[in-house]
Amino acid sequence: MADFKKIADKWQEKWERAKIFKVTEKSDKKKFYVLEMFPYPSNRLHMGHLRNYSIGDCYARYKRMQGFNVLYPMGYDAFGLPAENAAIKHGIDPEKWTLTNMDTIRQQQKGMGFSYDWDREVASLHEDYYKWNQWIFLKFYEKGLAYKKKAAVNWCPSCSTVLANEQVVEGKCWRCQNDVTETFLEQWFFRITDYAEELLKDIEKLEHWPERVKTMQKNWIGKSYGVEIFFKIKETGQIIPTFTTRPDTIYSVTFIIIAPEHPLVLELVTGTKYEKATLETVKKIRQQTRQERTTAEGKDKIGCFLGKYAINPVNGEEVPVYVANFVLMDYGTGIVMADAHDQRDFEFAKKYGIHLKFVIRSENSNCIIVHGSPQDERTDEPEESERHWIPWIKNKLREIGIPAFYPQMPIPWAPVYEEWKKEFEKLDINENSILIGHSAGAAFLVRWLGEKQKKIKKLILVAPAKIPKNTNSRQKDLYDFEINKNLKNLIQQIVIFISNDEERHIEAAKNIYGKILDARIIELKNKGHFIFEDMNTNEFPELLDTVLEVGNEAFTENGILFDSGEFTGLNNLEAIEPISEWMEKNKYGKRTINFKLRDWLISRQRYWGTPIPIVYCDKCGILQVPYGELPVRLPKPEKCKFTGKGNPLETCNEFVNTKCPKCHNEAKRETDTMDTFVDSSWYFFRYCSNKFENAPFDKEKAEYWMPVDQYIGGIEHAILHLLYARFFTKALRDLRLATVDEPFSRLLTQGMVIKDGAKMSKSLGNVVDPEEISNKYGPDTARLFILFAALPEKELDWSDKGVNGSFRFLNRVYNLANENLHNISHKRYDEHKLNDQDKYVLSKMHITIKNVTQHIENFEFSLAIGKIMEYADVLQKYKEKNKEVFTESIKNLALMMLPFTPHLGEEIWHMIKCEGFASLEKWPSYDENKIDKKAEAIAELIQNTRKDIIEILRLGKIEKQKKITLFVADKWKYDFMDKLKDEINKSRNIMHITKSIMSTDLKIYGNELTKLIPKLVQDETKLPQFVLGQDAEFHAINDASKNYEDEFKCKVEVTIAENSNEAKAKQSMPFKVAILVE
RNA sequence: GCGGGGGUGUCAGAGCCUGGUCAAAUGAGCUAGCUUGAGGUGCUAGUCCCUUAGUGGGUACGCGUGUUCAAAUCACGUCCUCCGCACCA
Repeated sequence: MADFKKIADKWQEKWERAKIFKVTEKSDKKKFYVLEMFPYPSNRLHMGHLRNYSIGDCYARYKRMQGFNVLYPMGYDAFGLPAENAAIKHGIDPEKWTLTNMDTIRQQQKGMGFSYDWDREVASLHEDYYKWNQWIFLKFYEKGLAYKKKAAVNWCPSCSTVLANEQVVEGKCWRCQNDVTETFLEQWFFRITDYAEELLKDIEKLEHWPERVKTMQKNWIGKSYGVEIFFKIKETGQIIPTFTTRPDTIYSVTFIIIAPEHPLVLELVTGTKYEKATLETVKKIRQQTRQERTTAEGKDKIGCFLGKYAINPVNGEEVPVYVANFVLMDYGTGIVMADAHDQRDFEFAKKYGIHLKFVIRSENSNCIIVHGSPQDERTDEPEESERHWIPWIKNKLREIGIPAFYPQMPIPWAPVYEEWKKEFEKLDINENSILIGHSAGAAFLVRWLGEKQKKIKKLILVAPAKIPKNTNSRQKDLYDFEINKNLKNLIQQIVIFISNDEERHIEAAKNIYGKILDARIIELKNKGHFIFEDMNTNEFPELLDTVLEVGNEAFTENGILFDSGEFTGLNNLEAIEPISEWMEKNKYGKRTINFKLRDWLISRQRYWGTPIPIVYCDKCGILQVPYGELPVRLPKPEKCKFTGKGNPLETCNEFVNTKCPKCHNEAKRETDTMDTFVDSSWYFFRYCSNKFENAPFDKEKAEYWMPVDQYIGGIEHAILHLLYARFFTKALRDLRLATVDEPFSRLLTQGMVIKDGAKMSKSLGNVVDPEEISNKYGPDTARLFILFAALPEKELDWSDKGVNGSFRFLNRVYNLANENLHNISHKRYDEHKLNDQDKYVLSKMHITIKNVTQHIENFEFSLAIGKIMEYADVLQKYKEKNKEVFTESIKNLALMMLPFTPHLGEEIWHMIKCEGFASLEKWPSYDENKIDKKAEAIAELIQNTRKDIIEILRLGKIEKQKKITLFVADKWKYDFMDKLKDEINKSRNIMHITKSIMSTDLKIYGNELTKLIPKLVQDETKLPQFVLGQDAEFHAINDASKNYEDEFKCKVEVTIAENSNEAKAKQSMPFKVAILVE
């Protein structure tokens, strides 16, 4: 067995000595920039890193071999909390801690054989790097892109520093997962919002970015179009702007809500009787964690009335003003108009008893009211009496725009279901229909809906009738039917109204309808059977509420506007534009665009980061540190106190106390350091000229290398690093430093490495150390497995068995080369001396190169490796090798494997006496013409025949065979196959085909043909892909017979079926020789 | 709720865009034979079900329906599932 570790060491050393991966801009080749997200140097390399770099190195090596001038650098994101925490805990110097880790990781990376240009290494902790952070900060400051403001900010108590919005994930700190609280602090920000529009728009340019990353960024930027509507406070005359994206609901507004942080809140209540309650409520809200306040699950909506009213500009209505926790100060104007078409507003209104008003209904909604059977001899229709609830609700519905129908049923006195049914059929009942039935009408509706299985929106039963079983009356015929239980699945909502004073109906409503239909039951007082003489009032408003869904949920669907002034009757979505326009025209409001994106808070109250180059002077105010004095160096840790509380820099007088650059009096330095995401926002520029001294980077070199052609990293940075880096690139462009708009043209987000179904973590004890694997099997095995086990974007399930499989494959390939050193010849093979097998091997080689190239191009490494494995298998089975063909084949195998397993690739290259470094060789090219279908068909035939023999021996339990006879099919069968293939292309009609074939010489085999044709036409898979012909098959099988003799240790004879009397011979078919074992 | 993905053989995981060559790549697992001192390594074969001297047939790519001569692949519906965002007005 080969010592892969030793081989790896050997080649790594050679590569390093020859500096073969060093690149410069001086090249005729086209540039290609491959980059992996640089690591935070904590302790050691883990599997996630290994995967990241294996993917990148594979691609970089491939591109290099393809003839590109590949920039492939590595560096370290070396500032950050873990180092500082180590300082606090163990009193270690963060710098030493970090540098040690960097050394370890660099060693491990080198040990894996990654082809970085190490001369370009950058690390953010070096002052020649962070100096440029400061330099860029000052440039930003001068342009107004960096500014200081007092704001409510995210505070992580456990990291004891503030965080940017992007670094708060579900209310928790992205690094330590502890709850984030809110504080008011004066902090430094980058004005990323200036670029919101461009950051959003340019997502379109990111053609080769994963869709989900783009969506995440879009969501995060959160652009929305809306209208600021000006409400006026009735009592004070103040104008308050409210932001909405739904101006179509303006006529639904019944209250206004202000964010608790809004200064207006205090202004409105101070000195009034509402002051105390308001202050208490606001205090309560402020005690809530951000998580509690901003998650949908925290259903508790808290707020209170401020005692003031606002005037709706469009209709002059006065609506109450509230404060509530769910309204956010930093989105829109911090004030919202609230209505019945928003779930949150709705819930709030329900809780605080605020009046609601609907203005949108479903597009094709309608309401049908079915009356009951009037009592006794009564003939007057309820329609005649305005006192009755039926005409009342009908008119009410029409008033608010819901078409209502009140069909007259035949013979109301003695209803017959069959007759009523006919009437029901005539009605326009759809999925948005609301059906109201009273008494017998209710019963018949239920019966009918059950029969028809019709889907409707809502069914309201008013005092539904159903006669108990033992009643023996005329009514039994009317009401005795089975209630279809499936109705509850078809109908969105079923409500039953009953009265407390009509006992016989209570039973029917509750125990029969209510239970079977799983309906909501509303019990009213003293309404009798809901016929007018029983009712104290002429109507019951609860019914209208139920129809309109008040009391259940907000109506958030789209539909038709009603009660909306001149916009009544329009579709609400289509009305948004005209309403906005109308509002602007009448100065009710103005159209605005809002973003969710907030400015990037970059201040950190920690030691281990880039000091912000600002000085505070009592006289001169806030001043920049002059460029000439950069960098502002971090003081040595000994000079600071690391207590775990507060910013250690504040405890370093030497650092804090300085002179004002303007008046030279005593002044103090800013002690906040920068978010480490600042470091990583431009490091990819620094790689282009990592030692440049006059600017963050050499503009010309950056122009040559940028943008990064292929970036690879974890999905977790979808909206952190990747958004910041895009912002920086644009800002640097506007500073005329960079010339690109976007930093990364192509992005690959790798999946996680998991084991036993869970993310690798110390606490679960399922961590596999890459170095251990490398020590045991060599780095190539680790790399191969990690690329082979899953597609790069998917998660990778670590399996020790799988690793072993990869290791075995590498051994097989190594042995293949090692055992065939005598079969190496670098001469060009003679085209004319190739046998079928040689041609097959070459064909396989070309097709493999083609497939592997395509797969690598698509980042389908596992598939590429699969193809290589197949190919290696073919080479292994290559007997009686043509030395030249074999040499070329294995040479290309070595080259194709090189991006995946570079050490083995080099080793084989060297073993087979090839010159120079394989790493610098040209990627193999393929010739489509050399893909030889015939050679492949022959190889397949030989292989199939062999398997068939094995199968026969097994099934026949033959242990000692004396002789095997192979019959190649009769010539006419080949002719037939050819002809059939032609015919099938023309037509699939069996009659036609048969007729056509029977008209040829083949007709003498008619008997057999009539059996074969239908079978072969119906199942094309039985047809050989490629008809070789009798001669070719005979020669192929005859050549192979020697191998069969060796393998089966008996005589093997090959005959043509025509020349034999054996019955078996007849069974032979093209591509299927008949086999007789004796 | 909004947005993005998935559901394939014992398992992992391709195929689906561009329907047939798909009982479905590749690896793992399992079974048998050979190799070996050895069941640890390596090699060869088999591995959905029934049947058979290499054959033939059936079932299968979440479920249902449809389009088609033909569907894992296309359409519609449905169920389940993973991920991201989310009281953003």
